[in-house]
Amino acid sequence: MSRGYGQYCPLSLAAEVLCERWTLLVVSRLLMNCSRFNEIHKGLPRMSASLLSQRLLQLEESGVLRREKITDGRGYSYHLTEAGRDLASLVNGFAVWGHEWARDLTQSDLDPRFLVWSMHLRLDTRKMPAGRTVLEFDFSGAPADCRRFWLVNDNGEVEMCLTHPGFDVDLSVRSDLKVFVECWRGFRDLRNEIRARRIKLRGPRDLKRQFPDWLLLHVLAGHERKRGGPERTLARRSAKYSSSD
Amino acid sequence: MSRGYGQYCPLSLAAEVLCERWTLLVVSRLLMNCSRFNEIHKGLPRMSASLLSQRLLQLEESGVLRREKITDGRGYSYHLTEAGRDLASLVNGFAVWGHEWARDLTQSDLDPRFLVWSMHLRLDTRKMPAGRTVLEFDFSGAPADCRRFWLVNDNGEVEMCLTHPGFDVDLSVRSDLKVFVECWRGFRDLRNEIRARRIKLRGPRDLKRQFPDWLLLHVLAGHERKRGGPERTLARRSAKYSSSD
DNA sequence: CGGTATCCCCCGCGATACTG
DNA sequence: CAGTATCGCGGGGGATACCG
Repeated sequence: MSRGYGQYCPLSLAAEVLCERWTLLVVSRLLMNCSRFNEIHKGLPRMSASLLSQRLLQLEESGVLRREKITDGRGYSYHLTEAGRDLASLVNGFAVWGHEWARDLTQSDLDPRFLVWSMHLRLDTRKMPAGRTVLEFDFSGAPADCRRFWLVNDNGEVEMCLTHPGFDVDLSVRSDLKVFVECWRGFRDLRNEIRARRIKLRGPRDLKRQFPDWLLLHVLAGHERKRGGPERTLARRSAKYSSSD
Repeated sequence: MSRGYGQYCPLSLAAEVLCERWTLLVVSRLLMNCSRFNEIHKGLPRMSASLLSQRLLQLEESGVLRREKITDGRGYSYHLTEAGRDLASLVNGFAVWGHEWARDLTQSDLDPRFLVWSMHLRLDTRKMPAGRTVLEFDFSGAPADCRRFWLVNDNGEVEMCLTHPGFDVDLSVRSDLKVFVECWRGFRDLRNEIRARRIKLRGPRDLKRQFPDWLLLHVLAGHERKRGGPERTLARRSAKYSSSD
C-alpha cells in the first residue's frame, strides 16, 4: 500500500501504475518505437539510468511492456504490450493538454540535448540534399558542456552527435537556446527569427534558404494554445512582416 | 526544476502538474462536483488533510481550479477552471484503462469508507420507497472502527453516516467486504451473492427483493476487462445458476 | 467544522561504482 | 556497452497540533 491509494477504484489503480515520476515519459518513448535502453535514455537525458531501469521493471510488472533478451549483442529489447499500446491516446491527451494549458517555459526547461534528440526524429530528410548533410548547432544560453551538437543525415538516416562527427559541416546554426526552443514549440516563427538574425545560419546560400523546410518542428507546434500569458498567441508561420518581437 | 523534468515538451509539462501523488484523484472529485474541502476529503478518506490542502493550492497555481471564499460560513469553495474541465476525458480515460488492465484487488485496496462514499452517490433513489429509508451495512473483513455504516435516503437526498443515525434501520446488509466490493466493481453478480447468502439481507421481504435494483454499482461495472487473471471474466449479471464461486 | 503549520521519519531518487 | 546494486541525502507526505 506504500505506493497505492487504498482504494479499489479503477482510476486510483491506474494512477498507481502511471502517475509516478517519469513513467508516462518512458511510455511515450516506447510509443515512439524506442526499444533499446539507451535509445530510451537518450530521449530522457535528465533521467538517471538507475531510475530508468527501475521504471522499466515496474512497467513490466504492471503488464505495460515486455522485455526480450537480445540474441546478438547485450541487453534487452523493450516493447509495449497491448495494455501499453492502449495508453497511446492517453499520452497524446496529456501532451495536448500540456500544450494548451501548461505554464510558460523557464530556463531550466531547456535541455539542449533533448531539443536535438527531438530534432533528429523530425527532420524532413526528403527535402534535404541526397547523400550526406552535416548540420552544426551552437546554442548560447546552454551549459558549456552541451552547447554544440551535430545532426548528420545520411540518405534519410539521421544521427545525433554530441561530439564533432569528423565530416565537414554543411550548414551551421547559431542561436539562443530559448529562441530556438520557442520556434520548435511554435511560439515563434522560425523564418522571422532567421530574418531578424536571432537565429544565424552559415553555409551555402541554397542550404540556408532550404533549412526552415527541413525542420518539422514539434508535432503540436501548429495547435492553438488556450492558456493566456506571454506565449498565448501562436506565431503566424506565414506572416510576411512581423512586429519586432 | 525539483519537481520538473528539465524538458520543454508538453507531455512533461502536463505530467509535472498532473502526475503527482493523489492529484488526478482530487481532480476526479472536482469533476464529480464536490466543491467543499470536506466533501472532497470524504471521497479520499486515505489522503491526509494537509496533503489535500497542499494539492488544492498547487492545482490553483497551475490554473486547474479556482477557490472562492464562502460568504456564509467558513472556508472556500473549489471549482474547476476551463483547463480543469478539459481534464474530464483524460481522467475518464485513466479510469477505463485501470478497469481494463489494472492488477487484481488486494486486501489493502478495500477501504470501506470509500465504498460507502461511492454508494451514497450511486443509489437509484427513484426506485426506493418514498420518504425515509435507512440502510445499514456491516462489513466483515474490515477494520473494527469502520465496519458499520448507514446510508439514509430522505426523499432523494442520500446521506452517509459513520455513526448510527438514530432512525430505525429498514434494511440491514451484512457481507464480507471483498465480496461486496467485487460486486460493486462488476466482478461478481450481486444477485448471485445474495442468493448464495454471501451477502445477507435482513428486513421486510419486499425491501430485500428490491435492494439489488437500488445499487447502481460502479460506472464501469458493465465494461469488459481486457486483462487476464482470476477476475477476467465479468459476472454475467443475469445468470440464473452460477458456479460455486 | 474547515483548513493550515510543524515535526519528523522514511523512501524516492541522483551519483557513483560495478559487472558481464 | 547495457544495465544493476549500493549509498546517502532531501523532501514528500503522514500524524499531530493548532487556529479562526
